[in-house]
Amino acid sequence: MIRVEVAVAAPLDQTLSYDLPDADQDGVPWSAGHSPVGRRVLVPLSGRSLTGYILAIQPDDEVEYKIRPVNRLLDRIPLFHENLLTFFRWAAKYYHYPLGQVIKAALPAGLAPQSVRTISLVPGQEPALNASFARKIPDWAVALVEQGSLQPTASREVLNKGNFRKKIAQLQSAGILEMHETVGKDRVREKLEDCLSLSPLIREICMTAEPEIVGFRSALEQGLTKTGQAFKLTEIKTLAAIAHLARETNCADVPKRDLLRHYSGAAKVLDNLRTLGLVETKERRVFRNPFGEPVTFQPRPETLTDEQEQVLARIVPAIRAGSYQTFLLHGITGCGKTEVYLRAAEETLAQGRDVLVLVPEIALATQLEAHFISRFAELVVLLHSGLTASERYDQWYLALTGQARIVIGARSALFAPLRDPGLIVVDEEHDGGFKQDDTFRYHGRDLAVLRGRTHDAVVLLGSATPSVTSYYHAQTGKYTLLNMTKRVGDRELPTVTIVDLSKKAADGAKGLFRNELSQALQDNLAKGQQSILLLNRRGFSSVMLCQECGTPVECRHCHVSLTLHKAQKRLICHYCGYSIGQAVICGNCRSTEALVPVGFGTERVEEEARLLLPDARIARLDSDTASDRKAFLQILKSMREREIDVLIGTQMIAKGHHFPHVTLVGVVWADGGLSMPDFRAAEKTFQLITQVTGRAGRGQELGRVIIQTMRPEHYSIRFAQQHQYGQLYQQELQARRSPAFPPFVRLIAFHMHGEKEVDVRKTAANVAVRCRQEVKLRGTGIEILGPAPAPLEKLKNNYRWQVLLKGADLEELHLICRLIRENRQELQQGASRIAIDVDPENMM
DNA sequence: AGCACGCCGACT
DNA sequence: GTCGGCGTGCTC
Repeated sequence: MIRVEVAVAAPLDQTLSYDLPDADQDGVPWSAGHSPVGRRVLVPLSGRSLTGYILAIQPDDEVEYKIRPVNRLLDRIPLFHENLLTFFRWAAKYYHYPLGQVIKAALPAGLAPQSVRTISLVPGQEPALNASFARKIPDWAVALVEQGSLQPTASREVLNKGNFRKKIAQLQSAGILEMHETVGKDRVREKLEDCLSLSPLIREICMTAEPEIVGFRSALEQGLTKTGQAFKLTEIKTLAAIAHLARETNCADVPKRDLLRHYSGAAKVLDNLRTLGLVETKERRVFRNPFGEPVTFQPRPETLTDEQEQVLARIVPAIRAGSYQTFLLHGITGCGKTEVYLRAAEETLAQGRDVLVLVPEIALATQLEAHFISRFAELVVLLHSGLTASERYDQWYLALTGQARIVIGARSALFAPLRDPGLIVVDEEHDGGFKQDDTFRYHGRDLAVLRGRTHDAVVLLGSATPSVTSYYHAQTGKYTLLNMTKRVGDRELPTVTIVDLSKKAADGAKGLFRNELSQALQDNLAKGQQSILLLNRRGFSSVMLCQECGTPVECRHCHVSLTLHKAQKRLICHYCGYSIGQAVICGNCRSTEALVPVGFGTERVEEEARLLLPDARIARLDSDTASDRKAFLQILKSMREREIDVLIGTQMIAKGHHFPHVTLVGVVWADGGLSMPDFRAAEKTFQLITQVTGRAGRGQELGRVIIQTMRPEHYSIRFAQQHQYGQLYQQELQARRSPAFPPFVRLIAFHMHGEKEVDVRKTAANVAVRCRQEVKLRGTGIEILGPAPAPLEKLKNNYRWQVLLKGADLEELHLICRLIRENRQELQQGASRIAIDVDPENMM
């Protein structure tokens, strides 16, 4: 037996020690070259079994507690290398999240089995069971008699919630009941598809033959006279279909699935064609975009633009040097950033190192994928949400074993088990999608930078609208700034018109569309071109707007809009708890006119669009209509295939999509986001408008953008209209100096949640008091805001409160987090919980 | 988290 | 006196 340090997949702050047999499953003893580190084990933990990860071999010292042996070794090869473990440990410490759960989140889903217990009745013991109850027989016992055993969930309920544990223990020792412990299996499945290719002879004929069936048939029959075969029409069509698909994807192997979808008649004749030697089959990995379509080939350009050359002249030496460096590549939409990524990847592979490419949302990354796969083929794996769990495992495994050298994926792909990443690309680095906001609250971009540091890799952050924080790091020397300012092919940016909603419409028009927008929509429809209408309106919050000047009421301390809480008749700041009564005077124009709550959403836009354009094909894309991924992808696909004239939606329609026939973009209410209780409101508004502006005029025709806004003078809207990132950055930096917000301070949020409001409120108060005590004691420059109720005060029956820490010194902030975490037992009131959010993005 | 253990009120 | 309902604290 050897002693090993194990992190279990449970919220424990410490790691645990277990005994492990001296050899693996096959009896091969552990040695320097054959280490158990990085493998999973099934371990006993307070009466159950769950997955743990071996972190290290420990000395066999005496300890005061009993060390138990592991139940089972789960893996035949390690799932992570030691350098990745260093990274896991760092991430756990930085985000104050248990190490075992960090590792669980970093590995593909379905690899953390744990035991479940089932209660079953010993045959023939029904009378004894019934007799054991003095009066009423409980439901579970009735079910047990009927079914013989209880499902795992039912068993657990009986044991934990129903407090029948003692009773069941008695029945068990009396031989009436049995308890079985079962452990789920990993979901592992190799995923290859049957592919078809034409024999060399047929392929040659296809090269010269006419595309029409008749010509093709005669060419085939002429070319194959030796076989003396007459062909059925189905066979000709099948061969033609394979040739067509092979040409379209620029890949000789055509997936059978795609062939059958293209021409279903092929199914009957494939076997015959194969025996004739005209078609070959083999199993092959197939790359698909999230739409389920094969990826189209993208050729490698012969020459680069001047800017691409200049940028690469900085990046390539850094890759060759093999030391850590982060570049921020600021390049406007359409400037050719992708080619820079590709050349950098080529260079990295040439150095014998691996490449990691992160995108905010893989559904939007089809172009990027297509380029990488066209150039690097089998070396690329994709980790995206369009894959099933086992497909994803399969892709991940190829990276683990070194067969794949390039990983493209969303947020969690940053944990991909590449042995030696030399380049980490984060595309659209500003995007909020990189921040995970549920249990393990990490930022994919920030962890990518960190992983780059642990591997001595080059990190390349790319964006047309960099986050203020990243740009600040580039300005202050933490990152190296690279600029690309010209579009490939000198295509012009769309013209942007601003319509002032704060003035009454000249024609007295009511409703959401002013005349400019209505007219443009009608004209565009008449021309047969597509339009996009954006309204990024999330429905939960109402804002108090001044009817005179359109200014929202803002918090005195936080530089964010106050939110109306109707029940309390007060306006409250969601950052610090500051509140004022409902009857206020506009801070901007001193108007005493009643301030009105404003609220409308995409549904109303759709309704009005249908009235305005009764003949148009209109679709809406927001979290209501895109309830699942399939629906989301379906609408995007219809849009790309021009089955929709007007697409209405929230921010999800703004990002990254390539719709070449969209020539008009209308922003229904651009300043909606400015009223959100969020210090990044202006930055996000600028990014959103810039992004959606980029949707117009991607084809031959020049695009046109109409922005309706109550605040036409606001800098985020003005600078977006003028395509002026630099100006926005300067202005935003100014705004964040006082009151201080990132990049001038770091933020850490404590989120308190629980079912009992009083408990949550008490816990929040305890946490705030404890923080203030500590800050006073240590005399540090940390500012504590709150406790305040979260903007979404009650969610899924959970009440939510928060406390926000601001400080320039990150170590001091971490110190307070550790203090709160160590003392959480006494701080937590009742069943309420404390979650820590380091570098919070979303204060909702 | 999930489980065991222990304390306290209700009912035989 | 026993049962079972719930809160507290530990898990190698």
